Amino acid sequence: MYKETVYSAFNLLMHYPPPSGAGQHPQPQPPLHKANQPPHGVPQLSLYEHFNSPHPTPAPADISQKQVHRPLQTPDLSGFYSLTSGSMGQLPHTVSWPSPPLYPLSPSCGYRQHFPAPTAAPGAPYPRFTHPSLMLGSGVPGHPAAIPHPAIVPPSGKQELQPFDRNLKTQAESKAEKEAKKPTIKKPLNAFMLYMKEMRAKVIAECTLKESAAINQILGRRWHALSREEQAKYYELARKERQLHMQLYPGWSARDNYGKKKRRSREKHQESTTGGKRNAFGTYPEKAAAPAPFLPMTVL
DNA sequence: GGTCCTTTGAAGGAT
DNA sequence: ATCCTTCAAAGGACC
Repeated sequence: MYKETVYSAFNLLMHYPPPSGAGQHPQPQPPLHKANQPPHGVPQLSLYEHFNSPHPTPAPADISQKQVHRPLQTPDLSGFYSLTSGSMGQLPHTVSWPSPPLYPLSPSCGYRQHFPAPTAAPGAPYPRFTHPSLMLGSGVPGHPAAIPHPAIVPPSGKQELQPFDRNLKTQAESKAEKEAKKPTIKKPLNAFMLYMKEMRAKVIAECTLKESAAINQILGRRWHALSREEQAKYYELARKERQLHMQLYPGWSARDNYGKKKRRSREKHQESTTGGKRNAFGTYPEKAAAPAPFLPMTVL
């Protein structure tokens, strides 16, 4: 019953036109995260500086090296790709727009009804950044709040216990244990992660969903529907997060956490994206022949 | 208890 | 320079 309901909602959604020209011929806009990465030798500009530059980054002249940036996930829809092109000496240029939903979504949570304006009670204040990681003062040594930076978590994610008898352990064991118990310094959150953190509760409330995978799909589409100015807010926050992270942990590398989270093999991942495994709704993605890739005329 | 799902972006290694 | 892989968050589902 539930499955039928959500599927009919899904079918309804699929007949909606995509948001703001997606699926037709979306205008290629340099993505903010790419636009914020100047080539080697070019002084690093903040996002705002970049926007305010009298000489904005030109669109690449050579886009012959277009490549599909992400695998097509739902084969019966076209027009939802992320294309990356680049050429020597120029900024990479990525065109991305929503990927098709894998999950059947309630119409009330579909992008058509909710984009671009979020629903809120009249007079309700715009949601504020409340996550501690967004309060850049926290975690700074000497800061009055003295709250540990959220990037630091014990390996177990729980409170650490004191060993009850140190004498029973050999030096090697102790060393290994010490290494294992070393608190993990997490990666700083990127712009989208910060956006998710802020908006997740709202989506959960609106859509009465709890499945993170489904929620993230909604958030992904809402992220694409945001204006550049709205996205810029999060890119700037993410930039400050990275800056603070670098100050707090100068020697830290993202590589430090590699292997700490066991990931599925590539083969397994491909199997899951081509219909071999259940999705978060407990259903199996439809297996179909891959459609002809959609390439927007504006970037051809 | 560990892994998967799902999203975007950042980073690092490989080519 | 470009491509590929991993990990950040989240919580239900599953083994």
